[in-house]
Amino acid sequence: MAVIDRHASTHRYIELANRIRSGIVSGEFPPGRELPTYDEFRDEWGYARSVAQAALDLLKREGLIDSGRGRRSKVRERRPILTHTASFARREVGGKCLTWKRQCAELGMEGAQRTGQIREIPVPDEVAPYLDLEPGEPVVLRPRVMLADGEPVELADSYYPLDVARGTPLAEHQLVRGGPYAAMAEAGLSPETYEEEIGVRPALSGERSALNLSGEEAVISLIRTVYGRDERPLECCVMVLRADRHKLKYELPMHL
Amino acid sequence: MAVIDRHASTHRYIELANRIRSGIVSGEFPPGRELPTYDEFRDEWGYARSVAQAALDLLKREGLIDSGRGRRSKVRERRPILTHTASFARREVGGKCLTWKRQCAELGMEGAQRTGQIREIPVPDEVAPYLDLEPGEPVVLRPRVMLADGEPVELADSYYPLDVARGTPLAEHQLVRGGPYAAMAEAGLSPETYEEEIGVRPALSGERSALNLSGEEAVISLIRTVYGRDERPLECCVMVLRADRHKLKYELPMHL
DNA sequence: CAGTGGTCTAGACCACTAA
DNA sequence: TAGTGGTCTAGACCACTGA
Repeated sequence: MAVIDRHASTHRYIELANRIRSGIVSGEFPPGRELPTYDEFRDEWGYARSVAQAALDLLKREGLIDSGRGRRSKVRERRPILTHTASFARREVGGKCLTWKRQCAELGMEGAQRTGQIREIPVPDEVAPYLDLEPGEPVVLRPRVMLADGEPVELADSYYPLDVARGTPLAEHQLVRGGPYAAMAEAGLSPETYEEEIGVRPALSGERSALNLSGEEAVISLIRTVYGRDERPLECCVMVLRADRHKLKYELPMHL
Repeated sequence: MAVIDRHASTHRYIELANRIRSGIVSGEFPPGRELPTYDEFRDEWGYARSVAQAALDLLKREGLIDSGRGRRSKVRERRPILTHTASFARREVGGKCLTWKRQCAELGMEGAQRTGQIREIPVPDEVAPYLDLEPGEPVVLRPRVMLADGEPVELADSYYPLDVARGTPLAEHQLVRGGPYAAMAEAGLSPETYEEEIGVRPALSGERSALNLSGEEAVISLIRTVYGRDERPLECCVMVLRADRHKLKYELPMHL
């Protein structure tokens, strides 16, 4: 019966994760490099399968490696970190499509967005309070997936009250020329302020597949509400970001 | 040899986590309630130990339960979510001590902060760029732990360039009357803008103990840099927040 | 000191990938 | 079709808590 060294300075799975991690950051395991298999971890490194699994799980949550059934685990390509920026000094927050492409281009990546089916639905319970609506009232949904170099990194579902979107390109077209905020301004509903609310939680299973997550990585939940005159909510955009691919940055004045 | 039902609609550990989670949100397992032990999960529910472990790990990362060696796992007390707010409409971001106590009080909790040893150290590598310093230049460090109802929920290390802090209460006193920004203003270095940078990652082992985390929960890394005249950096505050206890909220104007 | 969770070993089946 | 990761079972030792 194998007896474990219970006096190890730390746990074996953490020790293994540390070994692999330093191999990755030192460049010994470059991006794209295949990691040892579970059998190799056992035969050559002496780690039981569940130990190696726990180590790899941790590294997956850190965004350093990628793995899945049937294929070998690999060191993740080191992609640039996308920065979601909001600055009081910026002219506009809108033009998401342009902004997204431009931001990706600045990082040397190709930005794209896939727009899903634009449709009217009853407002989801978690969105209703942001739009000052009763549960079940109809809204226009514009679901989108943001891609960087073809990889999905962000889900963005925009909800518009009917009286905001109806009869405008928002309710009709895949692409809104000039961005959604310009469209609202043209309809006489000019956005004045907005608010972003940020939370963190493990990815839900639907998000795992939509964002190509292989484990239980954390995601950033970012809810933006845009207000017009008299604090009237014009849009609620529910975003889900891969936490390991994103940073957020806010610039504000110290005083009004 | 036990044969598993490989045709289960989902994985057993996810199924178990779902069962427990719905018990928690439905109120069947109220906060403080002890969960079954691993033996009970096996004998009465039919789940192998590693399955129960995976399920509990997931719930721990969601912040729903709490567990540790030697004691039974419990449903976490549902504590209010702390909101880190930054609004262009606020008069000041400072007065952290007051703000913290006030914010906690509004949520019906008792806010407190423990200030660690204030000292001069060489600037850490990850902080240097924010303060426009060369690696190794000396800075004044004010380490703090923010407590809500006695529980640590946030680590906050403030770094000040020597010429900002020296000779002011910042370098000397545990408590800075009126908050750090008032102290700077008195020294003729009035803060004008600030920037907050947000990232998410698994907690490091030191943070796990400092924040009473029992698993590999994610933390929010929030770095605030405060600038004075001519974009001169006056302070860099590196915060680490329990992700499950915090929300962030930013309010901004749409146009300048 | 008994009970419990954290960790580890050994061995198994399955789903999926890639050759 | 072989190989690999994902998941699961069974059983063990240890560190720690609380009675």
